Amino acid sequence: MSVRVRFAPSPTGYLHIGGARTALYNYLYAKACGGKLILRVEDTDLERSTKEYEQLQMQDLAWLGLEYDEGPEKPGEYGPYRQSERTDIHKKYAMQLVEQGKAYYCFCSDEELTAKKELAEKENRDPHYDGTCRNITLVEAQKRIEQGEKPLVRFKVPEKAYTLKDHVRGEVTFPKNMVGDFVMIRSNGMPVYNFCCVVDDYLMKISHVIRGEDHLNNTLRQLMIYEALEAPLPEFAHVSLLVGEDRQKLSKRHGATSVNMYKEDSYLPSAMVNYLTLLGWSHPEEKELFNLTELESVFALDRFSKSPAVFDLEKFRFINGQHLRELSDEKCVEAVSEILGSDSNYAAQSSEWRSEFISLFKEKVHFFSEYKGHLEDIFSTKYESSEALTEILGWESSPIILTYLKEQLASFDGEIVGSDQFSAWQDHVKKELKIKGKPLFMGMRGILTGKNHGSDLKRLIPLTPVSVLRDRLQNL
RNA sequence: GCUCCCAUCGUCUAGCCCGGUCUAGGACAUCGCCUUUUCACGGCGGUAACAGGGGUUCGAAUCCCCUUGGGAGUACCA
Repeated sequence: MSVRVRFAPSPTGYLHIGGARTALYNYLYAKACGGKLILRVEDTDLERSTKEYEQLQMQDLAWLGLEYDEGPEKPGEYGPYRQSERTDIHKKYAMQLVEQGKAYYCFCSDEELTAKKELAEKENRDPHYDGTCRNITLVEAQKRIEQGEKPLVRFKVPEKAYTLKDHVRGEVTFPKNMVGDFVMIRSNGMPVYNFCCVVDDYLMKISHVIRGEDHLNNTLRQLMIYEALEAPLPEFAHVSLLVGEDRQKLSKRHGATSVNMYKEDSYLPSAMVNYLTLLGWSHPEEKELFNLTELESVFALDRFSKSPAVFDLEKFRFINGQHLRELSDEKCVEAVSEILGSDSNYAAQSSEWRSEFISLFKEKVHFFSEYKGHLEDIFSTKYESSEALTEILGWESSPIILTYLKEQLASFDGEIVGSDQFSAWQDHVKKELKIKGKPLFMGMRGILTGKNHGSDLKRLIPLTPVSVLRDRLQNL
């Protein structure tokens, strides 16, 4: 049987990192098996779903490199791929179940239902639907519908236990009476998640359902529907959830939870893929740094961990830095251009300058956005008043170096102090002024950059315009 | 409340299914040292975990039970 998996987001917000992770696992499994990934938009909640979010989520998926084979924008044999466009199909199957006596119309009002539920809770009974409308005959029900009543459709839950075989959880048994007769079709005619999910997975020939553990309990209902529909069961894998540091479900107060935010913070998509994969899944050879393509050949459903994983920005940062270092200088130059914009000092420099700048700071930086600070440092003429710097400038050798460098800069003719020129100055200070060791190196650094640490001066000084150097020394 | 799921360093995890090779391995973070006359990168090393209690067994991180803690579901949300 050919492998067909799906990612089924609800377009009610930005793509969540948890959602991205399940999309990723589905993608990887499809690739690993030579199967297909289907994108199905679950927009039956008309109130909250929007086309904008749908678009945005698809963009984020594309940014991560998770291409799918069939979806709203990529029609295949099993469309449409938007659930809201499939209600006729859902209704058809619902009617089938009603006719077979496996589901029934329910005319109970909202008020009645909440009253019953509250009573049940008070009496410590399960707040399940009590089955009032279970025995209304189809003929009678149709008569009431003709008279204008707007019923919903409930599934008649069989009195038995169900067992689920799950790739992550193992065998999970749901005892009988765990759920009451649940709603399949709302009174407004829209089908409910648990029902259309099954109908669509069945019709779209989904072979493996890989999704978050929050759906584990739902699976019971879905098992019942598969059975009622006499549809073959897909295989299931319920992946553990992502949580915040406090072990609570990831939410806004934990910081950025949408893929979009990381994109804007200049995180690398490859790093995001790498890190997200690692949260709840482990490489057979315990590798921790990899890219999508490498994963495609080793991904398997038997290496998931069962417990929820804390999303840790610290490790994500490390991984991002590693991926950044893998990139060519050319790619980094381009990416940084986009981030810093066309009116920055960076854009104003020559392309040689830009690649030297990128290459010089590449080992220091974890994110592209961190280049901004380094850029500002190069063009800044201010002195940081730090204790360490004050100490350096306080050495008796420092004023001598300062005077010498001032003279040199005053008579210097050119835009850029090359590394040879810089070395010549350094040699002069060493040989003629007899300053060496720490006072030499730290003195030169402190005076020329206004900082007590930074990159190699031989590379940093040639990046710094002479005018900036002159101003700095003037400001001392 | 009821039902389901989960439990190894601070964090992500390997090991668990198929008990001994585990004085529990790796990674991030952290600390120290080396390297770089700074910083970073890199290298080396340290601190740090089988939730608790009962079984089963010659032997348990690994199998069973209970307790505790966490999560999810119990919707005309998905």
